[in-house]
Amino acid sequence: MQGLDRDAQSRMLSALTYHAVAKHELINLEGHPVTHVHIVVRGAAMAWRNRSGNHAQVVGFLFPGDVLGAFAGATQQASARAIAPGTLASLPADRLGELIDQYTSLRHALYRSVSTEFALAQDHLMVLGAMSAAERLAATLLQLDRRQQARGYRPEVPLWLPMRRTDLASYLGLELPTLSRTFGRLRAANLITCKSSSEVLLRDRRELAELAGDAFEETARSA
Amino acid sequence: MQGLDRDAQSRMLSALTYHAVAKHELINLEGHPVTHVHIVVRGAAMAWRNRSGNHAQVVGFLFPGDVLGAFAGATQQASARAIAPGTLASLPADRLGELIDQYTSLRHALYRSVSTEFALAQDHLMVLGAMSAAERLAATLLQLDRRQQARGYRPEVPLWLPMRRTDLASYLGLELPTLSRTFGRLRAANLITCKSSSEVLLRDRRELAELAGDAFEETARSA
DNA sequence: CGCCAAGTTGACAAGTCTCAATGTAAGTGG
DNA sequence: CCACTTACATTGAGACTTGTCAACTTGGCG
Repeated sequence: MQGLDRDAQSRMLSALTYHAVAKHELINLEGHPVTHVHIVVRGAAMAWRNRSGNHAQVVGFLFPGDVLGAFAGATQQASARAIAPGTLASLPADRLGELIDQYTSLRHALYRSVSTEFALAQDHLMVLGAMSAAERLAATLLQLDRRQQARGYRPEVPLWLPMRRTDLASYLGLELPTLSRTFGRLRAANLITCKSSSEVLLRDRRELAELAGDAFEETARSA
Repeated sequence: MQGLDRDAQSRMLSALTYHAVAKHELINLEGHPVTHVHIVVRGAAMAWRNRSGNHAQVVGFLFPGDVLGAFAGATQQASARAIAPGTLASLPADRLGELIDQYTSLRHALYRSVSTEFALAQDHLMVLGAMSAAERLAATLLQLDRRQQARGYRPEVPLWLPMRRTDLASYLGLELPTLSRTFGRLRAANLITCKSSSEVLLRDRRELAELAGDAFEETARSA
């Protein structure tokens, strides 16, 4: 989090506890009370919500720097689990509340984080509401790529997709076979190259963006 | 907004300016700087985002009590316009910032409002990501109905749908003819009665909820 | 090396979209 | 106040994307 003054930052850092999470380890459970707020430090996580029956809908992926449960209210809005081995920094929810009331700068930093997350959710509403399979995949690959670069990776580095295809499919509102075929089509069109199922090279961002309908052309946002 | 102490409330009320909006009047324009935060007092509004071309995706409907642009960041995330004649209460964004820094109770009230809005967006992600046309309509009618009752209307009062069918279709990620047919099916199944295109009576909420997959039954769930 | 989970590919059915015509309510001017 | 005009909603027929079910292939991990 940028923009914190020295005092707020040190107070927050001293309140954080770090711990490792294993690849499929559960972090949050939907409906349970929010005891801690987590920040992904290393690795990656996914958030999902359950529907009656055994249906689940993936609502987001989290990478280093992303905050989990910052504005869930009293109970968890979604379940979450690690999709790669990693590290979390955790903060008791009530402790965060105190710090927020105390430090304006922390409040503003958190506000920016919330705004960004909300913008992501709205972007995703557009993906799910008005796009074909190929458009959804292209738009989402670009979105994840942009976030990866925002974390300091160079454009040449292949995009890291730690989630299973099933989960990516759910996130895109598609069935697994459809997603698989769509990957195949993008590969055939030479827009991407799959080094492995979790590493994809974006060969032509321009054309991907065009395919995605330029929906997020410069959603890169100042935050 | 509930939970405000007397002082914060009076300070906020004195900073509000009220003004009327006509039926299709534009309130916000996507990408423009956020100068004011608006609260719907009377009437209704919708929020949408543009994609390249002339495609637009409706991302939400707002009714009395709902807040517009409270956490948009520096620029508007979405455009908004009135879908019924009404009244807005407006507050300069920087003035809101001052009040927030000053009053803990206002901060908490706004935090609740943001949490609620985010929960709505995530509910809608489930609608768009994993539901058939009938499920989408049933779930959304129930959602709007619940919000209407939360505004103090009795269950016998027909559900008010001030938006055009086109906009509701966009919100549901469907095309207009599909939505129309789906309305027809729910009508044929005696789940709803359309008094007019903007007034719908929910005849069997139980069965509608079942059709919707109980997605939002009580938001409280057992593990 | 072999097993099991994960991903790919194929054939077919189903739901939704598209295009187009018809019907209906709302707004406007004579 | 009525006829006209426009905007909005419903309905119909056919094409196409996606979902479904199933077989098959790949790859990670013991």
